[in-house]
Amino acid sequence: MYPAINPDLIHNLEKLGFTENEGKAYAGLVSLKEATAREVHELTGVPRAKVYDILKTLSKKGFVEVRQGSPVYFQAVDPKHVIGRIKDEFFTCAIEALDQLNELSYDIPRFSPVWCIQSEWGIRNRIREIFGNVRDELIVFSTNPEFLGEFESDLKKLEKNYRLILIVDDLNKFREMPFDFKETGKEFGDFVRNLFIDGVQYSEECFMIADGKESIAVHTAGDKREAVVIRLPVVCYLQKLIYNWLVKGGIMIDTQQ
Amino acid sequence: MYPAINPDLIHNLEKLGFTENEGKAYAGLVSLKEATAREVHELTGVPRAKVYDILKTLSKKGFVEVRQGSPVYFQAVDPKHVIGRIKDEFFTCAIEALDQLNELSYDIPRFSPVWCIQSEWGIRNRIREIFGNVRDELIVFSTNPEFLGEFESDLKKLEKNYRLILIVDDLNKFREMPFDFKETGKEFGDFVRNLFIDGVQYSEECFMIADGKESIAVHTAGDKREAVVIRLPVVCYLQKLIYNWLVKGGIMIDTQQ
DNA sequence: TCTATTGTTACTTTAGGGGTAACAAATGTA
DNA sequence: TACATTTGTTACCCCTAAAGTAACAATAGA
Repeated sequence: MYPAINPDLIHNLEKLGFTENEGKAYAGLVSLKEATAREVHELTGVPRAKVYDILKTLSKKGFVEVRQGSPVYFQAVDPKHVIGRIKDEFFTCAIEALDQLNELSYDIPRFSPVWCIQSEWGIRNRIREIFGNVRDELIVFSTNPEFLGEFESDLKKLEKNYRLILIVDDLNKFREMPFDFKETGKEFGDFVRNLFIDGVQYSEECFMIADGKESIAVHTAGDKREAVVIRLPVVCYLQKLIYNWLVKGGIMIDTQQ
Repeated sequence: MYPAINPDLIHNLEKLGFTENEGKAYAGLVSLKEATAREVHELTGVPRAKVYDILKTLSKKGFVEVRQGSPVYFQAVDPKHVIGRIKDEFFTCAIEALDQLNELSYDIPRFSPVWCIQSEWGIRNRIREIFGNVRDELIVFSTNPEFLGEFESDLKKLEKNYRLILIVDDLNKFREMPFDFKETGKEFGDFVRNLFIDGVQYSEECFMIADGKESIAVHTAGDKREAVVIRLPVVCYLQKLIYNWLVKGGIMIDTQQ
């Protein structure tokens, strides 16, 4: 029926502040170059009765030009200018908001010793923040090459200036990556990738300790990924444990615990 | 009651895609550093029952971190990172939309001989477009120094490469501007600043002719500003008329028309 | 004169956001 | 232990913006 309009484009325009119909009408006008309300309606499927209002508001916003007459003709303003302006306005707004937020919080102290992060982006963000705070050494344990791979370049940079200890459950899985890995062995790997708690399977994907005081553990529970940030003495203890293991060539696991 | 939250900030956050309550909750968390749902509610005025859902969605978006426990504590992710990410996503989206729109229209031909532009931004945009198309000469008539002033730097640039003829209704009003103006005289000025059509007062603010083929006339009707773009033989005729006036030192106005 | 199109108006429906009340569970207190 | 408070959740309501529908007067064309 209405083959001409790319739904992805409409979706993008919506994110830029257009309503669905505004997006359709504007996109329709761009491809028609110059058209009546009816033509826009026929191309886009926007109800004819609505096209008039919609084009009027677009015209007030400066996205559409009007030629008076009977019938009235409409024309789209060059997308370069329209998108450019929207972008500028958004930018101004973002900068202003950031300033105002910064007035509220000069710095964000991390009071608390344990935190849970539930969004993918939040996890990555926090990991990079930890990378930025390393002053001496970073210990990384991982069972997931894809996940670790995302931080390859960050880790390469860290390696230059700090002590970087990388431990994996299975050297073979990580052979593509250009690091000097230590291995825990199969037994430990199977253990951390299948922790059942209350019938829910937890799979540890990654664990990091920075300078023996801050740690982050990333795991999947069900289909969701989650991370826990810990700043407690236990982190220091874990660090020691890892050193012992590195020296003795083995790690002790108390599966009773 | 809730003095702490700047309404401007909330407004900005809304433009960045937050809902009102999301904005309040996030801003509240930023100033509280670390807080329970109740504390956020008390600071921001967001209904307590809603705070839980709102903080949950913010957490899924990665704008807020959660410390499990009883009660649950929440913490805002650094505004720098949050706003930064929103900005990036918006940017990507804008670029994508622009590409998709450009696929629809490789160029926008200006078919039509008369166009009406109703938005402030649209008018300025079109005027600058006309400036960009000048190949030989531009004639500008203005009765409004403020409006013309907005284009001072554009005109200065044009003056270097093309013939620029500036005409005003009253030299005195424009004496601040660094151009060599011609004057029409009071009679003509009064005429164009007070055109009554069907009881509505039209006031001509600005009129431009580029290369004798394209013209734009900006006027205010009531409290709204409007522009008409014309590409008709009449434009050429007007151009001639102006030359005649420049030579003879006067202009004829047929107020009967 | 008749017909189709244009432009307008009034109405319905839907979804999302906001606000309120009420309640079970957990926690704290006399 | 009994009671009160707080926490977290659920079920509602209201309102608005946007989308869709139907009908009609004015205009233009045959």
